[in-house]
Amino acid sequence: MEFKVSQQDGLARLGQLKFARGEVDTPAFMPVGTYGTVKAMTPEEIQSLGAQIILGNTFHLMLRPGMQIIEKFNGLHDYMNWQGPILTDSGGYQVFSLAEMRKLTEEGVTFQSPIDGAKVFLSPEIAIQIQQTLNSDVIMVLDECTAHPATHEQAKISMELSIRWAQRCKQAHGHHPAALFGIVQGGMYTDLREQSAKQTIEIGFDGYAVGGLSVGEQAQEREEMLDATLPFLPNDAPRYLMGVGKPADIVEAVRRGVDMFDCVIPTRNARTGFLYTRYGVLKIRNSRYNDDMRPIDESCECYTCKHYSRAYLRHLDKCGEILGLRLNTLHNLHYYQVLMRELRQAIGEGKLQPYIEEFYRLQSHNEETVA
RNA sequence: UCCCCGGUAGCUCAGUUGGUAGAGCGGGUGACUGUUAAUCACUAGGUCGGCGGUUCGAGCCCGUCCCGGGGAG
Repeated sequence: MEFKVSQQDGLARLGQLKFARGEVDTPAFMPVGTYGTVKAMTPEEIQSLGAQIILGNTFHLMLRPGMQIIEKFNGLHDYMNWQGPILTDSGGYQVFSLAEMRKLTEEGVTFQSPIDGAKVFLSPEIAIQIQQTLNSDVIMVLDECTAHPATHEQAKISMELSIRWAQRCKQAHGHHPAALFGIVQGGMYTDLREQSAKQTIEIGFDGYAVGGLSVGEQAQEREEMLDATLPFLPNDAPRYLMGVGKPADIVEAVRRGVDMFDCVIPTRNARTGFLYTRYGVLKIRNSRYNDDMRPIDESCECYTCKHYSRAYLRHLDKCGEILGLRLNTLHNLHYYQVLMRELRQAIGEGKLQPYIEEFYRLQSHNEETVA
């Protein structure tokens, strides 16, 4: 992997990642495909929306279908028919999200499988090996996504474990050609964030992620943590804010110099009828759209908005029809990709600040004015 | 005409020895941030078919009428 920053606007960067499988313009949003599928979308649709890289998940894919199967396909790309770059999460988020069903030790994590309850062990070495087998283009170190809230003591212990695991991941990765990203932790403590950033850089990675955010903290807290982390990260390596976020969260992080994002929000929220537009959010389940013949957003160019009314999308949602999930997901992912494209353009033109001001002005429309 | 079942929330139904009503679905609203999520949470709806009676107290017991569904003739 190569990374080049072509332009800066304040702290924000316009750049490009080059992989053997394709290029990724940054700042980039990566749709989440936990189980080797971006839910409800075909790879062709994902690509047509403008996404250049997607996510997969180590933990979930090791349980199902299991590595023997993926190995037969020489990795995830052929298996799922996505030929672009893939970034895989290590299972570190599951340490957080499946907290009730796992045990942490120095050696690794023992999960109780959410599928059949069987014990599943994940260590830094295993996480790397699995991601290599997945043939991932960007491999993430196994970390502990620190719970929120956490005391300084708890966050420190957790962060230090992540550092030791990061060293083991680096070691295990060897000279494998895939990119390996480290992950900064440290809870909501600026001193720990700084320490984690410095120690992660010392180990040395192809890119640096900020983890442990979007775990229930306030936006302001999150921004403080970014401010306490990003200045320590090298300028010539990509920075990836894991699991973020809502459109405004992304805008704020881009402003601060983040290059890569992933989040389930556009896909998951689409499936629960929560649609994003330039003019704010629209909840298609609301009865007010019962007979609304307009598209979600008149100015949106996505397939859904070009062909379907709010009334029909609400009907599909109410009936639990599969097409509703697809059309909603298509729209939300399109919105996210357009947002990223506009951010890149604004940075390229040195007009990020006015773009962001306009972004907030339009977003501040409430549901009344969207409608 | 007689006999037997039923009649409780918009729908389908629970309601213990009588102590002033619940569920699921549906409706409405809200949440979802490296996916255990086509998920979850909250909420609004009922003079318990009508009228009498017994009782301190009736959705539950008694009488009667009305409306469904079966059966007999």
